[in-house]
Amino acid sequence: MTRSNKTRATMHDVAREANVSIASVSRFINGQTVREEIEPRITKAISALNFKPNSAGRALRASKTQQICLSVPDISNPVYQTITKGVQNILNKTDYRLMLAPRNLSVEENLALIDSLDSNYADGFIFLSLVDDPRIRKAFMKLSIPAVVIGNVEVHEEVDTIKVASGAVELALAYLVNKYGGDVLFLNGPSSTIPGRNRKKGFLEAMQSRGIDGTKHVVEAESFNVEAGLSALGKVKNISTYRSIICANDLLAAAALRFLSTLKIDVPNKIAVIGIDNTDLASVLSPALTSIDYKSEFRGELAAKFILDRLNDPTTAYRKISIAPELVERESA
Amino acid sequence: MTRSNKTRATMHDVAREANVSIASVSRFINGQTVREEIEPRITKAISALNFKPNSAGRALRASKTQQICLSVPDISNPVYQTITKGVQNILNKTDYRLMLAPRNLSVEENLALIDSLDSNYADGFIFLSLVDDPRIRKAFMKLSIPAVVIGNVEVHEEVDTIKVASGAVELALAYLVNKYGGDVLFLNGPSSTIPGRNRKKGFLEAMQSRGIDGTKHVVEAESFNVEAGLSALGKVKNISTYRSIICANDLLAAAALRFLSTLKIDVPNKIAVIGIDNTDLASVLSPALTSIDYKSEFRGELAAKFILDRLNDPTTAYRKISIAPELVERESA
DNA sequence: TAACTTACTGTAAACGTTTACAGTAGGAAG
DNA sequence: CTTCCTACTGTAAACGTTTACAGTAAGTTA
Repeated sequence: MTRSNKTRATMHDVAREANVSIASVSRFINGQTVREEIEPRITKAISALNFKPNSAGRALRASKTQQICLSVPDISNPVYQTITKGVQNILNKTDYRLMLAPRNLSVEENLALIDSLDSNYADGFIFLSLVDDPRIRKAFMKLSIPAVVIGNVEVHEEVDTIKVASGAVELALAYLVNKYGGDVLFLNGPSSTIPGRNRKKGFLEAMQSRGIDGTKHVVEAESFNVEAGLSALGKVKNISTYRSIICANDLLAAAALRFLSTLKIDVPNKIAVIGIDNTDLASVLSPALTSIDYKSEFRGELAAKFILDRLNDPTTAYRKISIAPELVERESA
Repeated sequence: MTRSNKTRATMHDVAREANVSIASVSRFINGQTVREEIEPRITKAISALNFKPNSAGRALRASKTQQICLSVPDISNPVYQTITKGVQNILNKTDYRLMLAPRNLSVEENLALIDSLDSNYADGFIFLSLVDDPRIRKAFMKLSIPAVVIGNVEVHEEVDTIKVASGAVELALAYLVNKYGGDVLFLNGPSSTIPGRNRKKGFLEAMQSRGIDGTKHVVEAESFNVEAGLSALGKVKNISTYRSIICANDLLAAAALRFLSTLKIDVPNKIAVIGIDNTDLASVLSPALTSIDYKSEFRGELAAKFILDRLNDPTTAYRKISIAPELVERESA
């Protein structure tokens, strides 16, 4: 023990203790071959001094932080929790750490977040945003680290993207119309958001193709959560004229189930309910929620893999993946 | 623009551009007063060069990473999501970033996590663990950064801790016995975990004090999730002899609701159900879940505040907080 | 033997900040 | 006028790594 008591050992200390140069210690730690004779000396010194390489020194010199930043617009939403889980699944197998970015619901929050990434605290960025804006696209374009986009936010082309193929609502509608006929209500989230906009479009087109004007079949909640869903449904005039409800995410579907349950309307026999996202929530609700699977955990895993691939080899061709949504049948429809 | 194209501007560049010393730039950025005349020169240079301070350089020199590490045993559990949200609420108001540690369910994962913190990638640590072990306590004691513990994991005394006062199960039991009598089933999670152990103890004692031997009223799920809950309930011989069920967390309560719903047993009129944690899930389920509020978002906020306080002033006295659980009445009981 | 190759080693210079220290200008006090 | 103080400034030395480079010893080839 050459070290004083309370301060941590550095590579210099290890080198001195093992009687080798600091370069050899560094090389050994980074998996390069060193003379067979000195290997045990280094390992011994490391454990004797309880040496752990300092992240900051490493990051500064190598300009690699070993951190991946994940932006989560709203951590209360189970779909983002599921994506986060997927990202973790992959990162935990590597020596990359996961940074959870601050909430980025608004355009301003998004801009601040993207801006902050210039401070080099992360090597890669997994970007999720509910909102779209030319300023976001512009800021994103100037990003100094590689990024992966999950979702339909519009950005430039030099980026890996993971989308869910359109047609999720069509999938739900086809199922419901076939089973229960055309009296379908669409409970949307705010159409000012990207998913709100897209899912509404999907619904209207799907109705259109069946010769129905869907516009009167849409009710919009102020937010993608239960409270907003309940309040939106409360404003629907005669809910019992509908035979089924498509909800723009699982939380809104949970709201629908609660709403119908308080009205003693049987699900699915009087009104069927179908959600979108197929988060953990779906199998927790009763009746268990039939939902369109957006494969969120998988998307998270894929995003993490993409970013790691690119960090390993920056010349990797940019990938634009589109996941096929899938209907998962449970009890509610 | 004195900089070449693709590499980021450093403080040196700003200093040169503004014709001041690098020390002045640093001081200005860190909010110290500088000569009035040079202030605009610096701001101008910063924006002209689009300068952003480099986190690694900063971290290395100041030995402060501006990062807080939060350990989340299992991100699928809504109670941890809620705690995470609380932590974020506070950190987002500061310039600290949130690191999400890898899953730490097992003892080994906990040890690896605590060990890794010696690499100085975080200034503070918010520790949550489902499991208890002398090795964890020992490793935790040697931690080189301040920590806050949420929960009942046993560690040394020089640490802020946030617990929920015991008596949660008693609270639930008192309510149920009073309303529905003593035929209460306790659906516990694994008693090998800290909450499993404590909640079981709480239940047995609460029953004891009413002169009932509770041991036959306990069924144990293999994990704190819906699937395990369903499977555990499936093994209960004659469920309909019970008038109410206390579930050791909200996920197990969701399992109970689903289980009873498939058996067409009315909740709460035939069997009442009560959960513990009062996560977002409680108000999403139908019937809405009566649950014991563990104030998780608040605990997360408190933990973040504690750690920030200590980073500001390391001499702060260690705080041992105990939150009073509270019954939140909804529909299921 | 010399010349070349192989496989490793150590020295020292970075990376981009913060900060101790010494210095200076200007005003106040005596 | 000198002395002292205040309020700021710039120089230069860290912080703990990684890595370019030059060096060396041993083995191979001719």
